[in-house]
Formats: sequence, structure tokens, C-alpha cells
Amino acid sequence: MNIGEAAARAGMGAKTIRYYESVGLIAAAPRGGNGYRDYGMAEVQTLRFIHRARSLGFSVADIAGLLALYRDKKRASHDVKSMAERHIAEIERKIAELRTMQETLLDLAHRCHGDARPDCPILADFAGEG
Amino acid sequence: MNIGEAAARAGMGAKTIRYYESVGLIAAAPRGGNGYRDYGMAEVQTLRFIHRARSLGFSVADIAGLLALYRDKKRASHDVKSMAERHIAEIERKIAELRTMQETLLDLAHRCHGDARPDCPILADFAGEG
DNA sequence: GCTTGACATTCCAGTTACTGGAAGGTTTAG
DNA sequence: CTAAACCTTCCAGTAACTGGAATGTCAAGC
Repeated sequence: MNIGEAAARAGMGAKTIRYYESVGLIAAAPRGGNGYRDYGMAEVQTLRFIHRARSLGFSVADIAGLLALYRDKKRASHDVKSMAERHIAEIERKIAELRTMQETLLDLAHRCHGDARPDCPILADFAGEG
Repeated sequence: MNIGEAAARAGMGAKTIRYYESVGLIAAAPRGGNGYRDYGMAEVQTLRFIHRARSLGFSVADIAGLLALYRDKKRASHDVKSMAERHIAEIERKIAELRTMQETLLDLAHRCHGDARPDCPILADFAGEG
């Protein structure tokens, strides 16, 4: 099948597939006589794997590792789990950072009149007043 | 003062200041006879404002708007508050997205032995099994 | 006066994961 | 035959810096 159909089946754009090929995440697809890339269901399966992992926030570099583990039938599940746990911890860190930002902003916004008057605790805070 | 001192006082790197100047977030600093940028306390104050806003997750583009409001003594606090609220909502969206990822991963990781055996629900999920 | 180190300058490249667009070749339907 | 809908490559842009190279300047110590 052509790249467009593979993309549709995998739930991503054709450009994304070419990008993954260009950075070495997937192998270069064989070409037909017209120069078009040709994909089979195995490649679509790999692309779906990538899509799922990306949707869970794994980086392309991490996914390269996950794909290697996936293909290594003698892998230890420990290796997969530890990658997942590292990623979970990273997500936790980001959530905590965002939550801190959000709490500060909610507090500032709460204290701001939000009317036509110019005085504003948000700007005052940013300006270092108080 | 030179850029290094301004950077130290504002809590950022000298390269960051040059970057902000290059993208028009701050005005080009006047130069001394040696070509060095020269800063006063007002500029440091602006840089600290930017630093604070960045630490709360505002984009450089947003900060340009916030600085304009800050300088407009006839601003309506409503305008500031609405920017803050939009940003709070965006943060909320990101947190929700991360939380969803995290929950899925926690569930998968929980079901993974994490030992020397190769079978792994995480990879199985990515591969679309089940 | 000279050297040395810590500054400063500019410009280019790299980061992440795509995405848009241009210029062109191919295939298919009508 | 033509027009639409594919495909190809390559270049540029996104966000917000950061690192590094090549070069210039300044202040301190000998």
C-alpha cells in the first residue's frame, strides 16, 4: 500500500511517516517502480505502536528503545517497566510544575478585580511589588 | 551595567537577554563606546518581570502583551485577568492530558511483572493486543 | 608594558517532533 | 485529454533558548 493509506491506517499523516523514516525510527520503506514507498501490514502495526507510545508522551528516542525491546523476544519485562516508570516520574514532575504555576496564577487572578480599573495584583506581582 | 550583571540581577543568562532583544521582547539596549550593551535598573526590572512571567508558563508572545499592559497605566485589569485565565485554562488542559497519560501508564506498569520474563502488558498494549 | 582571565560581541547550529509549502512526477477517473 | 488526487524531494518554520566558534575589550598582577 502507498504511504497515504498506511498513514490513514496508523492514524497519522504521511509526512509524519516520512519524518520517522528520516530520523531512523523506522526502516526505509521499499520502493515500487514509480519510486513510491510500499508498506505492508507489519509496517502499519509498527506505526500504530509508535502512535500509541507517542500519545502516552514517550519521545521518539524512547520509542526507538521500546521498539527494540518489542522486537527482542528475549527482553526482560523489567527493562520495559523501568522505562515506563521513568516516564511516569517525568510526567509527575511536569504535573507538579504546572500545578504550582496554576495555583499561583489562580491566587493572583482571584485577587484581581477584573474590571475597568487599572490596578492589578497580577502585574504588581510580576513587577516584584510586595 | 554590563549584560552579565544585568543577567545576574534578573536571574537569567546573558544569552537569554540577547535572545529577548533579538525577538523584540525588549528594546535594543544602548551601547557604550566599546560596543557593550548598557543596562540600568529599569531594564533589570523589566527582565525580572519577564522572568517571573516565564516561570509561570507564559509564552514570550504573551509576555509582550503583558508588558504592554504593564506600561499602559490606563489599562483595564480585566484585560490582564483574562490573559491569566486563558493561561490557567491552558495549564489545566495540559495537566489533564498528562494525568490521562500517567493513569494509563500506571495501570500498564502495575500489570507488568518487571522481572526477567519477556511477557509485558505495556508492549502488548502498544502493539494493539487486546 | 604585557600577559592572563573574565568579560563582551556576532553569527551559526542544534534542540523536539513535526508541519507547511514549493516544484515536480504518477496514477486514476471521467 | 485533463483534472484531481496521489506521490516525490527539499527547504523553512515552529518555541525558547543554549552551545560553540572566532574575535574584541577590560582589569589586575608582575
